[in-house]
Amino acid sequence: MPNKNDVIRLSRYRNALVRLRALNFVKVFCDNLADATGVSAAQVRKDFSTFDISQNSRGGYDVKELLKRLNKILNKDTTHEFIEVGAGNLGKALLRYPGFARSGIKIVACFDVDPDKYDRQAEIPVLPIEELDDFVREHQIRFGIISTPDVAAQQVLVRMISAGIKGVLNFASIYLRGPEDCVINNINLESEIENIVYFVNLAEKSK
Amino acid sequence: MPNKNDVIRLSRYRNALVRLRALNFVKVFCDNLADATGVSAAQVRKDFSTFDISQNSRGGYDVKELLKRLNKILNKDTTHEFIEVGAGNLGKALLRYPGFARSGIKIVACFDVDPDKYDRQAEIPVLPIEELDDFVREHQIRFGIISTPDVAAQQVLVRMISAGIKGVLNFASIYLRGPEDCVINNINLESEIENIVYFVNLAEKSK
DNA sequence: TAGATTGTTAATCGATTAACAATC
DNA sequence: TAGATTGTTAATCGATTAACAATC
Repeated sequence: MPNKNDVIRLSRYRNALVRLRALNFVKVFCDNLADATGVSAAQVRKDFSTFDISQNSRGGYDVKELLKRLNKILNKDTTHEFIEVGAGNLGKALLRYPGFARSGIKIVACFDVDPDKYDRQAEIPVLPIEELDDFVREHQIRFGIISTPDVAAQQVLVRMISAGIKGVLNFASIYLRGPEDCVINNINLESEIENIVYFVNLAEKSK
Repeated sequence: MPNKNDVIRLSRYRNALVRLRALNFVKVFCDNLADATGVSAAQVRKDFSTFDISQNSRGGYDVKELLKRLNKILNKDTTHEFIEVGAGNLGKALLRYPGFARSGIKIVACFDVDPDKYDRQAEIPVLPIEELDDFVREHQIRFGIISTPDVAAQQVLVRMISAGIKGVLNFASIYLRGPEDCVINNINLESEIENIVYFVNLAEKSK
């Protein structure tokens, strides 16, 4: 029932709550969350309604309780294991990205085609792509990150899916789609840049 | 009139066309673009209509002509200069990200608070954050990338905007907003991950 | 010409907002 | 109790799709 945007907003509420908790907030109202996240108060209430989040009809929400609830819904209570394919600049940076650990995810291995990149001793080992299938099956990995060049992305996806991966975060500038039962989120940095440039230029032209 | 999603789809059509051209396609039909990008053919026609793209009412589009048109609309004909703030792992990886050059953007300088990161001799120099304002004004930079830790993001944004920057790509896990005349695109990797985990778990539960 | 595809308008669908009764 | 905020339903708004006349 909830769609991608609903869950994205839930993430944002959670994020705001973490910061509010750090400021010692005990109670929080719909209006507070709306202000903090840039959505309308009606939207906040609607979202809580669709996720069956309610407290006592008045007097706002207890910050800690609400956070617990959101953490539960967003599966933040357990750690999720990911693999990554593509140990280039971006790929290596992502291996060390602190936000992932914070998000409760752990990248357990990286794969690449380039023998120069292999490193079995590293904390997060870099292995030959041929080992992906066995590794994924053996460790029952369900999530993957694609940080390869564009040309390789499609075939990497196919490989991941056939090995049993169900959720993919794709950084290649190609819009990837998969079967029904597979979740693919595409992050296209080139598109985002083009988008910014477009609207800034538009604003300047119309002056 | 066109909104963010319209322009994002335009980017995708462009991307698909680049690949089709590489395959020596001369003509392309709405249906081809629809298949290649995962949108409906009606959507493709609607989008072309809103951007006043038309050719001859039948017989599809000339790939090269259409590409030219999209490049023009998306401002791919000129190079755009960016600055970046935050020379951590992600920041450094982005400096070397080949997709940016391909997108016609050039990061001309990076800024950080950490003196250990300064490097004036590098191809893309890393400078003290205090020099941001003068640099932006002097070089008339309009675009910026934020790749700092979350806690710094908000104040970096304020600084960028007061220096005259109009478009920002934000990688911190905080949803940033700015004034009316400023375009901010937030890329929240944590949210994306949470999103994938949510939907994969949901699918597994409902089995 | 007949057939096929476009460009655009109208119809549908879904998401956001407004409103208000229920509640503490 | 009176006042204020929630939770939910109905109204509005916008985006996507369907349909079809225009066109080559």
